[in-house]
Formats: sequence, structure tokens, C-alpha cells
Amino acid sequence: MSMSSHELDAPPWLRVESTIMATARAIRQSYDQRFSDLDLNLSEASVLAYVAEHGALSQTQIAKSLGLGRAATGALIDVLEDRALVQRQTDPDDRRVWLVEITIAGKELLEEVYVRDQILRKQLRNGITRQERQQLAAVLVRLGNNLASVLAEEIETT
Amino acid sequence: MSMSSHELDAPPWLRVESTIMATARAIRQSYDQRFSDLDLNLSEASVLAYVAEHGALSQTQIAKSLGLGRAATGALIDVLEDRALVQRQTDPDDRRVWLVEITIAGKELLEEVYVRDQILRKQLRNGITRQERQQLAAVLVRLGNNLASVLAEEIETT
DNA sequence: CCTAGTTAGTATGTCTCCATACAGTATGGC
DNA sequence: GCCATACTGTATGGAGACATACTAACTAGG
Repeated sequence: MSMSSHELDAPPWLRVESTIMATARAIRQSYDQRFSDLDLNLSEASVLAYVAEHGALSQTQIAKSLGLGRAATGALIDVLEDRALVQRQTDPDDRRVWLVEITIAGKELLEEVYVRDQILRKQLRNGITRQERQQLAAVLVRLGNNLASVLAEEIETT
Repeated sequence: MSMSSHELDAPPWLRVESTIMATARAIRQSYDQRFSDLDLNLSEASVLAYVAEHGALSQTQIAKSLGLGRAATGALIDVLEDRALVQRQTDPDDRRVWLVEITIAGKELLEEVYVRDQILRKQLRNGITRQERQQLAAVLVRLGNNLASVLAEEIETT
């Protein structure tokens, strides 16, 4: 998969967008491959890890933390619950809410996830310094803020 | 849309992936919004611009340059052709091939696209230096190469 | 109270893309 | 010339996410 073959002559705006998009897709793909025999994709593994770390959470909290919509998050949790990797409990204070918790089986599976994540991360960092990674993140965040204000502004003027 | 609210406490691998993914989505979205009254999305505009710049091209060439699959590219061209913004011509040297060219109407529409692109790019660059943008691109390319070798390796060992 | 507005989760339709499989066509070795 | 191989464009099914709309439930103002 030649990630860089199309950057040279593509029209200007596409260069940024398609590079970022292709990178994101490839990251997702590489994780999905590494997790495939665990029958997990990256999103599912992320939910699992997030719930393991933060205890009983509402689906909306999980969705926000993962940058997903509530519908998509609900579907992910459905799958994980069917496999008994997480469980839903009612919230005594709010009957609309499901509190999602990881199960023992979920924790066990997550151990394996962590191992593979460590290995993959190491491979992906190859030839990229810590400073560069931090700068990448910083620039992406600033770009994200610019995008947010562009999108917000657009709504106002409609 | 809070692009940055979820980076702080998400599990480690998700931080990179979801930030990149969300950024890519937001770029696409902002372009789509700016082009919406032209009834164009970012991909369609990109095809239009690429064809305008490089003349009569096969669909496979366009697909490769844009980092898309041939099927997706074909569908985009279908839409543009229905609106008479591009036209397909047979290739005298290869009867499998469609040569895709921009039309007068396509060129006219593209003028407007260029104007809006300029404006949007300026907004997105806000607070990000030229050097940072170049470094961002460089790191993404290196990350892309790492990803490519990870994915390739994975296939071998299967 | 009780009504209006907000929020949690779900269902549905859509969008954009990929992967696979296919038919038609080209090409290079023999 | 002939066959295996490779390539072009298309059709189809599926993944992953969003936006919208909906129901149920909470909350604040009167």
C-alpha cells in the first residue's frame, strides 16, 4: 500500500486531507489486523480499555471520550455485552442511563490487547522522535480548533 | 464539535488514531459545507480539479492520484458526468479505458471552488507556521511508511 | 403539580469508502 | 497465432460512522 504515491501531484487541499485520512485508515487497519484473532476491532478495544480504566460509565460519557456518536457507541457496547466482556447496569439515580462496566472476561482479554498494543506502537514510532510525535499532536489539535471554529461559524451564518 | 475534549483521558492508542481520524473528518466536513451550495463534496471537487489540471486521464490514474479505489472513483465520475461537469471519451489505443476530461461547465464551477478553497485554507492555517505544516506532512509520511511495512509484514506471516 | 425544555439511549436512513468478484480487453512469452 | 497473465472499469455487499428523529425520563419555572 503506497501511502505517499499520490501526494506529489494531487490538488492542494487534497494533499492534507487525503494524507491524514489515509493515515487514519491505515492505523485503524493495522490495529484491526493485530486484534483480528481476538475478534476485536480498534473501536471495541478502545471501549474496553476506557471502561476498564474509568469504571462504571454512562454510554454518553464513553461516546464523548472516544469522539464517537451515541448511536455508534451503543452498537459497540451491544457487541461487547453479547460477548460478556462488559455488562450494563441500571443507574439508581437515573433510569434513562446504563452504567457500563468491564467483566472479568473483559479484563482478561484486555491483557492481551495491551501486549499487542505495546508491540505495534513501538513499530509505528520507528524513526519518529518523541518530540516529533508531540509536535504532531500539538499541530493536529490546533488544526482541530481552527476546524471547529470554521464549522461553528458556518452554522451561525446559515 | 469539541475536537479536543476526548484526548486527555482516552486510552493511549486511541489518542493518536482518533485525533487524526477526527481531524480528517472535520476537514472533509468543512469543505463539504463550503461547497454545499455548489452541490459538490470534497472528493468530487478534487476529481474536478485534478482532471482540469492534468487533462484526459483514465479512471485508474485518477483513483491512484487521489488515493481512492477504482470503484469509488468510478462512482464519483458518474455523478460529475451526469451533471456534465466532466465527459468520458473512449481511448483509441485501449478499449477498456475511459479518458475523462473536464467540460466548459466544469471549468466554470471550478473557478468558484478555487476561490473558496483559498479562503478556507487561510482559516485553517491560522496559528500554524509553514514549517510546522511541512513537518506535519513529513511525520505523517514517515508514519505512513511504518504503517505500510506493518501491514505488509502482517500479510506475509499469514 | 405540570408543563416546557433537556438529556440518555435507540432506530433508521444515508454517506463514503473498501474488498471482492466479474467481464472485457491488452500484452508478452512461447 | 495462442495462451497465461495482468489490467480497466463495474457491480455488489459490507463496514463504520453520522444525522435525524423518536421514546422515555429527568429537571426547572411557573
